[in-house]
Amino acid sequence: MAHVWIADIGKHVGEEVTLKGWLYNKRSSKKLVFLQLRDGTGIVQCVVFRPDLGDEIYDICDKMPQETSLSLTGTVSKDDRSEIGYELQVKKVEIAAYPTQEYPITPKEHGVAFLMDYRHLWLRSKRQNAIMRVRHELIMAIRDYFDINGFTNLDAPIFTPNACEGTTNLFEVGYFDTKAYLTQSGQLYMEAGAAALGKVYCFGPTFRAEKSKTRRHLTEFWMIEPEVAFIDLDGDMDLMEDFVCYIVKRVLEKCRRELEILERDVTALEKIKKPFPRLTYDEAYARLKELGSDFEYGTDFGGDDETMLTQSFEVPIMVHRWPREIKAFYMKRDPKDPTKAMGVDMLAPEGYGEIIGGGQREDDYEELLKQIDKEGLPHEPFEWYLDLRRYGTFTHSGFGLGLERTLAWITGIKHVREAIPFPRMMERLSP
RNA sequence: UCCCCAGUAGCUCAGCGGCAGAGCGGGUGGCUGUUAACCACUAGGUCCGCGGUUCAAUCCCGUGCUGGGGAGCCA
Repeated sequence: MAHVWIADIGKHVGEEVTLKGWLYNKRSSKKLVFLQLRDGTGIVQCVVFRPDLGDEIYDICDKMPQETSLSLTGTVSKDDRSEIGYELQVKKVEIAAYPTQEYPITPKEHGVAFLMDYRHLWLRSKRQNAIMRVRHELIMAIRDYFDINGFTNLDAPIFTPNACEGTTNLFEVGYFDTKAYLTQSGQLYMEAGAAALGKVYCFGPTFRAEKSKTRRHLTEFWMIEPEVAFIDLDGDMDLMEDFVCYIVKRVLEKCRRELEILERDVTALEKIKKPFPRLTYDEAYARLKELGSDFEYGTDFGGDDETMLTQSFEVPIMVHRWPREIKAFYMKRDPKDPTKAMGVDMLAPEGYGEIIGGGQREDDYEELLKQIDKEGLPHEPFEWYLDLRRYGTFTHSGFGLGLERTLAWITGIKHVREAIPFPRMMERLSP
């Protein structure tokens, strides 16, 4: 009998098929057992009718523990009483393997710590399944966007000899008889890539040894970092705005069912259209003051400030031209106001905070060197980076988008730890 | 690193200075096509560790550990 995936069951109404999967839940009465079968592509109710299958099979089904792996052969029928519109009328039951112990995750509620300890099993649940599917679609959308727009994927190394923005937040690893660090950004390499290939992006894991215990932080997360030659800050903002609209639209088109499972308010996502408001840091500051924040000029926004600032908008906002002192050394100085850096942050609506950080890069050799010295960074590790300014320096800009924060926003989940299969956090290294 | 909160059955939690509780899950039985099904019965405990106060501590105090939320920092 042909093996059919539950996702495709609608194409086989009236046919006899075999489903293979795990027992998600069951209910029974004297004559019937309802087996909820899960195969990773969906869940379907399979009906075991005692008079047809006999007492022995009925008893096996009636006593079957959660997460037993099995094959069920039977006829697919259309049924409005089923959640997905179809059922399997079972004719044959084949147990592949019984659990050797009681499955720890029951259909009832559990605490976060418990579920995180069983992350490898938690991924089997409906909600986690839906999140991982949206993650997949988001990744596909990101790659498609850059592919359609003529970018070349150019991945950055994970072992790096030097810090991008200082070493305090880097994970140090042994590298033969010397030290290396796990990358916290591929950006500097992407700048080299932009000079080689014009439009490039990298997409990979990044590592930050920040001792942050908040809903927005992971020590290992995935970042998409495009870098483009010959675009300035305005061009950069055009790009990030267009990009974010595209990926949100794609998820809306392809993941309706998943968003429904996650009870995401899709009307909020449908409003994500260009243009996004662009505020200078000074304008954002004035606005925060109007709203009654005690925010101090010259500092970065706190979580509350971000929430306050984004509350009056239905789309992400872009805050640009930040005080130089709080931005990284590679950001270009604003020619019109030397106290500002040409950086931009995109803040997601609904309190999800910063999802993008980017900007125009310093392309003047002397200026860049000054900034490196100001930060007290050694010259030697940045010689190759300075070469980019020596050999035909060029206007260029880029940004980094945090995959998990973006996914948390799109799916409406409250914590980024559910936005990655196996999260790494300050207090968690396993499973 | 700092601030706040929590730790009691496999899970989620209630509780009280004096005999350890519920719901779910497990087991047994029943049951009407059930939708986190339902009903009955049943098993299940180092009340996080250590020290202190007390006639008596799961409860109060101190301390440690673990986890959660947040700050700073960031995507």
